[in-house]
Amino acid sequence: MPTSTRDRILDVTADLFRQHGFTGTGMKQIVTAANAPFGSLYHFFPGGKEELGVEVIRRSGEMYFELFETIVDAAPDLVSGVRDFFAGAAAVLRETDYADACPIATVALEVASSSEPLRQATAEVFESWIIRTAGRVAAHGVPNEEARRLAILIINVLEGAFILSRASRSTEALDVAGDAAIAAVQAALPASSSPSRDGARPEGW
Amino acid sequence: MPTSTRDRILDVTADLFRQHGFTGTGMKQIVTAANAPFGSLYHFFPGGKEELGVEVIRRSGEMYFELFETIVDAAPDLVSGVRDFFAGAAAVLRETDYADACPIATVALEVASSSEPLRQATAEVFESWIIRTAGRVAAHGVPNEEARRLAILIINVLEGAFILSRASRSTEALDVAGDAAIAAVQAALPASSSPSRDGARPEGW
DNA sequence: CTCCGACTAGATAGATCGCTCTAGCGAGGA
DNA sequence: TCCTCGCTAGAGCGATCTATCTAGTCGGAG
Repeated sequence: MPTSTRDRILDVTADLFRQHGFTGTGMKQIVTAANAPFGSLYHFFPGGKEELGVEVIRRSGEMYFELFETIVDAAPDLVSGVRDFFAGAAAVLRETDYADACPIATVALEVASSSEPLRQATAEVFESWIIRTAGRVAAHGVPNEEARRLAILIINVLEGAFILSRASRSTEALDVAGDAAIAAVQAALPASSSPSRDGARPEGW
Repeated sequence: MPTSTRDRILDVTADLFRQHGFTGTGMKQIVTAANAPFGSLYHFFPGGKEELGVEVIRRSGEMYFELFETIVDAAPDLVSGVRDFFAGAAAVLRETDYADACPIATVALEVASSSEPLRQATAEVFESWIIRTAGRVAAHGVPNEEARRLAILIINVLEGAFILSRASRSTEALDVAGDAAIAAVQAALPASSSPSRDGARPEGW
């Protein structure tokens, strides 16, 4: 009993959604990959595919932000943390043959115009990422409004780079995004808070 | 006979792909929306859904870049052009109930790990956007390598903002992306080339 | 005129879709 | 012991999926 059937279903569904999206993932495919009986799926998620989707989105969103926090907290300062996070995302992308990028982006685009419950779940995840990231930035002395805009910008470049990188099977876009995110954070922080290793552009993007 | 059956099929498929993605769009749905007979679909695209997809991706990518060029060329300078483009994208998003964003992003994420021909088509469109945008930037005196990185950054923030904006049904992320793109272009341009209206941050992001 | 190829038209095959249903297993409580 | 109930197990339903197939329409070339 390493993991419960329910958790196994959620885990493999998250994987499948990330790579093939919501409509591209079948219920049969899920139970097969999770080694779970079909009946269990509808026992745990009586609302069907939509309920399962909402749960997976919330869970994946939470886990991904915790990964971000872990990496940032392990770094000596915020700028280094952001750098490490983008570098890690690029490494994962290469190691997984450009399959594992954002856990919810594919689903978010697919369902934005076709399922309100799913759309709302993705919106809540993004908003939570924004608020929590902005909070961390603000804790370094950046005014709230600017902190929020900075958080949005970081997520913007990350998500956009994931699209380009997966399509081109190259991390070039992610590298550019990382540099831009680092520069933006550096520029926003009060001078004292940023030890500023060399390498990143000090001004401009 | 305003448009040929083939063009009508391509047009409505582009619309459907943009909103519901590749797997989320059915062949029946396409012929119904295009008011075309089913047989015509396989007459014009014997390779089936995949061939149709490749054609739609190329065509949509080309048309979208032409839109970008039209807007930029109509503006007095590059910075204004970029500003107008992001503002236009935000307006379209609001007017279409957050349905019409990037014509290929949804498909790009869906097919990246499941169809090589489709993945390649999206990669070629993105690369063409990068090269042509970089060319325009370089024409203003920016070194080639920096111009390419700037082009990638602009596409990064645009695509990322489209995800967030469609999910949250708000253009906040797109506004942030626009400001960042403007600031990046302004910072990269030699001082002479940018008339620099006020409003955008002069340095930092 | 005839003939031919481009295109229209839609029925239908075969697989897969999400989902429902009934049956049974097996551990814990009465 | 027996019953209950959370969960397993998978057959199967109707709908829908992509794709194929045959038949028919229509305009232009010879």
